Amino acid sequence: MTAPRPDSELGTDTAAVRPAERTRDADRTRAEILAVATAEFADRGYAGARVNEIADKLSTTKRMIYYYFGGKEQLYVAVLEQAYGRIRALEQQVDVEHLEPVAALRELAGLTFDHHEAHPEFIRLVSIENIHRAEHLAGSPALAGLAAPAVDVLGAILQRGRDDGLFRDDVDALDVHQVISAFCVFRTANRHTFRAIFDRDMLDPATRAHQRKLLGDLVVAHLTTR
Amino acid sequence: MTAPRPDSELGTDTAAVRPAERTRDADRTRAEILAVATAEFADRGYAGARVNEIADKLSTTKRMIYYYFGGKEQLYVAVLEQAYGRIRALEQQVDVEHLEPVAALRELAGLTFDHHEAHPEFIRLVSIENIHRAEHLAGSPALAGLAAPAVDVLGAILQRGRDDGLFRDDVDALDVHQVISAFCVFRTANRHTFRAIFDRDMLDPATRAHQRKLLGDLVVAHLTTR
DNA sequence: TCTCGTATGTACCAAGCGGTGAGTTACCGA
DNA sequence: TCGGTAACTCACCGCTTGGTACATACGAGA
Repeated sequence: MTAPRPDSELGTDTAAVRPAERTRDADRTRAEILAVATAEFADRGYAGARVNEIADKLSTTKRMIYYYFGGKEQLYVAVLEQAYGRIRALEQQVDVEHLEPVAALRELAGLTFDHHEAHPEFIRLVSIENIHRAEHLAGSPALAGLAAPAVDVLGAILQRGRDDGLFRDDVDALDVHQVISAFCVFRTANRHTFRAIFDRDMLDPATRAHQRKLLGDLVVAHLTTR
Repeated sequence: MTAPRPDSELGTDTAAVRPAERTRDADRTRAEILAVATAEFADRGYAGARVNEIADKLSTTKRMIYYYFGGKEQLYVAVLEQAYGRIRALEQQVDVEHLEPVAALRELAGLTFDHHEAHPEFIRLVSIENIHRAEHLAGSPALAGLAAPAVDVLGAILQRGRDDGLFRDDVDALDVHQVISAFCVFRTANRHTFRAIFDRDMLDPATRAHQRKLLGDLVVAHLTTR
């Protein structure tokens, strides 16, 4: 995850008993910059993040950011691309095809729920990118039309459910995905204002099971009601 | 550009008791700064907004921003307070008590839907404030624990529905509000990334009626399913 | 009219910002 | 062994940023 090599030099930090074993490794440096930048952008937004601040948290220097990425904006795009890539890779591991339509639907919703809860940093990046009207995302050929695999899975489940006469047919897969996403994203993205106003922490572990069931009930009830 | 009408029930200090024809320039200047700052912060976020930029769009000068508000951060807090104040004032006008529980629920969801769609700027401010972990909102005594009136209305509807044996009883008002908010906020807050990835504009007027019905069906089906 | 405090405009600043010029070192293939 | 180049360091730059010192126009009450 983070840089494996703190490297002594100006030792403001602790430990680092390791002798100076500074090797040149482009991949490692690139990865370290991306990791630190991801944390920094997710934490403070694009405009709020500081290149100097990112550099200070690096074992290398600011110059390397420009050497590898060109500039702040390109670095941010690279962060976005990596984050989306990782999330999509995780989504592709979903396998609920062997379940009954209703059970599969509930399971998919639950997995999406878990998934979003496990990656708050990603949700923050998405929120930030929306503030900027997704201009960076739209400008990146790697990300523009990369739909989530989850929607295809959802489409298959819905089709089976309709074939069995269990599900209504005036709601498409993207509608359902939108509802699931909305619920899951909202919990993380709006956590702080919601808590400040309603005094409820939507991510409180104590109510997690209730919230997870709530989402499942919601989509199942909706699709099975005519 | 300049707001011709002071009309500020949200004024933090002013009496606002029918000023005689010629309002003091102070009120108008304050209001103008707030209006421009609201647009600018909503557009670019807190860190992305520039005091100089706001000043340039004013009929007065930057000096006045510091004279009336003290600094960028205090200006931002004032913007938040005004925005929340206005939204709550609108929410209090909701009246669905005369309807049957199911119809009332659907109507409230629909009104919230309309309401959020009509104030994208507010949604953006909320998103921005969440990026900053609601620290400004929590720090404002005027806003910290003031719940939306909509939740009380919802609570009354749910109670009536339960009394009539129509609604399930393991879902509370805040759960339902959370679901409704999630759906409505998501449409606006995540509009751009959702569109970039799934090629669906959730605010497309052509699908508005479908989306509105979707939300109504969702909450009604959920509450009426045992 | 003359005050005097409120409201406003002008000019300016130091710090911080993203970004770069130019030289230096470690690695690798020949 | 050795040269070429990728990887890296250091010092520096020009502009933008939020913020302010200071002068002053205005108008209501004496």
